Amino acid sequence: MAKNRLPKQSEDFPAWYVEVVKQAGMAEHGLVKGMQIIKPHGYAIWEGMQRALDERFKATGHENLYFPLLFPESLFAAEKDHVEGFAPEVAVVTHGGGEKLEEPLVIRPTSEAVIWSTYATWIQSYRDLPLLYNQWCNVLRWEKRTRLFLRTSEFLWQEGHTAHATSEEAMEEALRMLEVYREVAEDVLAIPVLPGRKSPSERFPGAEETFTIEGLMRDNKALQCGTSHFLGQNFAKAYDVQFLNQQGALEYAWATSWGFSTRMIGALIMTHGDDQGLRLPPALAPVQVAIVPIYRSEEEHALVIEMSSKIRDALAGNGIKVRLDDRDQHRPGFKFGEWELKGVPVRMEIGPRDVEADQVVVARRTGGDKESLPVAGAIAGMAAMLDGIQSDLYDEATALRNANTHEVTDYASFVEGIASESGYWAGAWCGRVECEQKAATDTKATIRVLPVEREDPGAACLVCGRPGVERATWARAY
RNA sequence: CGGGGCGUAGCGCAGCUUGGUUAGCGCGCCUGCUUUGGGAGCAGGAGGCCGGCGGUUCGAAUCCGCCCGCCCCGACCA
Repeated sequence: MAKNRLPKQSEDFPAWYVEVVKQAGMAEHGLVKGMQIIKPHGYAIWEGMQRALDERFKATGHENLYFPLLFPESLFAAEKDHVEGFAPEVAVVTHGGGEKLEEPLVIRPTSEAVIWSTYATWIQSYRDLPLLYNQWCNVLRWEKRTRLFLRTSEFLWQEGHTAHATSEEAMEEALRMLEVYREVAEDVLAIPVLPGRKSPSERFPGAEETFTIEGLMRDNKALQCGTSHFLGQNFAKAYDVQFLNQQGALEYAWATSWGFSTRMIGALIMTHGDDQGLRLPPALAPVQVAIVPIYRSEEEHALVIEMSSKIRDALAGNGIKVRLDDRDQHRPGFKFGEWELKGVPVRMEIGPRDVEADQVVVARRTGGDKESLPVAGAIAGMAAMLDGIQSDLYDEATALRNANTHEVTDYASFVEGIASESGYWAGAWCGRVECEQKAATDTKATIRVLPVEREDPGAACLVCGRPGVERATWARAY
């Protein structure tokens, strides 16, 4: 058995999380509170997410561009809800070139302000619409309490900002991008998510409607995994973005914005990781197959490396990301443990006995016994094996989520239930913020998601007993 | 911002109560030999402004004061 150098998830999940992030080489703390250094293994996973998202953005007609990090403070103040929502988290540059600036500059916590003030100069006619743009960048939000990947003051993300001629078109766009996020979360990250709508109190500052995909982590806490906002005409009015429609009348443009961040690396870790370390879905794993050679003498070393190299090349030729771990300073057992910690989906062991028999030993990160396979079969079947691991991870996470999703009809069992067992708790809600707040106080849970299309729950509000108008899903959340 | 904790080698820690030669231990690192199918063994070696400033004292990692930083819990949080 592998020696366990991580805290157990069941005993101390937060400690497990911090240790696995550090030991697997994902990230470490920066020199300033809330800043993080993303290390190669973490960054490679981010690059995988970027590719998956970016190709879907392009396929849905979007283009990338880039707006500046800084903008004048006065610009930020234009949209009232927006500035109020973000004010506590904004960092401001007051000095430059050794002198106090005439006007302080805001470091973007998000880019609606710069982008919409610029869109005002780009949009004159309905013929200029829609504008379907996205940018990949960093943002800064002064957070009181930070955790690697999950909540850092600086983080990387993409923010899409689109402008449309009609409300309907903007709403379609917001939902289209929500679906893109759902697809990437489920098909690429293997994280089952609940797509839906946020309650008014959880909306993005300045949004008319906020949509989210919500994931349930292994400790039964929920995590917001990407949001898409229908912004109405709020930003167009704040930054005076009007266009002439076909009838020659001036109208304010309709907006959306949507974001997906490095927080999702945290979601990936907390959805799939186990007591041995990370478990990466093959679709995202920077290394899908790690080959560990085993040998004693120089002669054995030569034979084993020769066969390992051939297998590596054959797998690479099939488009599989493979690494031959020929480091001589570590013994096989150490390498097994390290590749498991780093979450590599498949490990191949190749030793003298395998060379002799023209076979390899294959171990899946998702479990089951090691097995010996003929070399040709292992190579030919690797893509299918990786697909199997991808769906195993998704199925396992889905089963866990379903087992921890509860339906409730009365308040007492909701409060008692969530106190003893975290997870999703779904029930009827009257739509009033008073009930939302009362339940939040009593249970420490918040409404994570409402159905995209409002559904009559056919029951009385859990909290107050008035007629229910929504089916709300509650959970304690990150 | 409130409550608690911690700053000693790259990492994790002991030493401090009761001040006193050269500040220790484990892991990691370097060299050599032996090893290699689940985290190797032996031998030798390198590595310290004891968070910072000030005070007490013949003498401070150790006692006192102030400051800085980080972590945990809470409040807050697209």
